[in-house]
Amino acid sequence: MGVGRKLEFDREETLDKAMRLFWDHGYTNTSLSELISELGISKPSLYNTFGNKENLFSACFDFYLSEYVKPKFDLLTGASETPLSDRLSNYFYGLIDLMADSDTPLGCLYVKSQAEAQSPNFPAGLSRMLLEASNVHHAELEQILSNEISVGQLPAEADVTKLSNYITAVSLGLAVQCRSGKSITELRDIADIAISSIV
Amino acid sequence: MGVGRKLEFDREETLDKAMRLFWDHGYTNTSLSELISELGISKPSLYNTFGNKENLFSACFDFYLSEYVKPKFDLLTGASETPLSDRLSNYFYGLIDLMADSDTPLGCLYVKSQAEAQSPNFPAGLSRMLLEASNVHHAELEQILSNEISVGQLPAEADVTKLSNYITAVSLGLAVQCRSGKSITELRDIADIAISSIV
DNA sequence: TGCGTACTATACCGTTCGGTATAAAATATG
DNA sequence: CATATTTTATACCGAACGGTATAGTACGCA
Repeated sequence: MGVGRKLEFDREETLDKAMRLFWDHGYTNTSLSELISELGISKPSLYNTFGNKENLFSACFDFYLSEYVKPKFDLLTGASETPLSDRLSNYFYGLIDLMADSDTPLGCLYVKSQAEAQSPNFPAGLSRMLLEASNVHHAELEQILSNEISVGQLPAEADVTKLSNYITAVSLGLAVQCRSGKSITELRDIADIAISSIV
Repeated sequence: MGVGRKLEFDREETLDKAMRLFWDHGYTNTSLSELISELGISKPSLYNTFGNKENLFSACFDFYLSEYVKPKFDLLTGASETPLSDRLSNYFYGLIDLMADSDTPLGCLYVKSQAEAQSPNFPAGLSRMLLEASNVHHAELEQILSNEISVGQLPAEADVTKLSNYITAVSLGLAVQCRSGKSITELRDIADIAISSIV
């Protein structure tokens, strides 16, 4: 290693650009020619670096989760002395900011991609990856809510499975509503109602 | 009219088949060859009868709304002597049955299609149609909730705009969750929490 | 029966798709 | 500098895309 010509592009920067394309246009509707044109790299470079389109998407999705979604998720767990309702508010408002941010495409990459799953041109491996991500997210949310019970921020009889499914459903619904043109204010109003039914 | 060879297929039956394909695979990922193979008609017949792919989808979407979604929506308005919470329950449970029905594709055609909007291969005319459908739905829901206030089933200070956005968000979230593999029971539990926060 | 009409089947149009073979250009190490 | 290595750019692959032109076939009407 270290031998040979150097890459003329930054891998993470390129990954971010590709992620935005997938986020905006979806997997199948993002063509290779669009990718290489927007990323500013040649087709063989793309294949040498990321394998193929499916692998590139997989890397983009991981990047999306760790760089964009995870920070919002942390708003729910961090600062546990803060009342749960405030942290839920921070969490939902954070997601809404992300979905409606004019710097990134509208909505949520997961929702966008999940809608494409089971389509004939969508790789089965990616469908499995999405399902796995959903399950992991659910388990993490359950764990967080269980902890809230033990610290007394949620009543002992609260059903963490139902609650985490509910929270996720609202989040996903917000993403679709965002794509439907709802404003940040309207989305926050939705979140407020949801929060009031949790705590 | 009445002159010439007769159509060898039933228009509505064909429309229903096409709708299911779009519902399952989305607009761009439903190819013409798949359509003619599944519909059992030839490509020129399809174009003679429906114009082009975009017009066919538009007709399918109208068919979906009137034949599949409208009956669930009526569960919310009909039998107004029934408590609102019961009608909301009928409405959400009806939608869930539709989304999770094994006879039709999982999820919701609107969510599926809205996710595709703004993609380069998705006709702009269809994007406008989806937005319009969303606005009409919202207005109808607002009208229904306003009426609930006047008959005393909702408090006078209830914000019908926020509430209808919330109800829609939950419905859309349920559709995504359904695609993520959640069971009817889990989806109903989500709806139950949502209903409890409305009435 | 014969004619005009409307539907159907086959074959084809140019374009784009995801992916790759070939070879030239650039760089780290000897 | 020489060479091995890795990147680039160009050109190309077969397949599938949405859509259509041509021509054949079934039917209502006179």
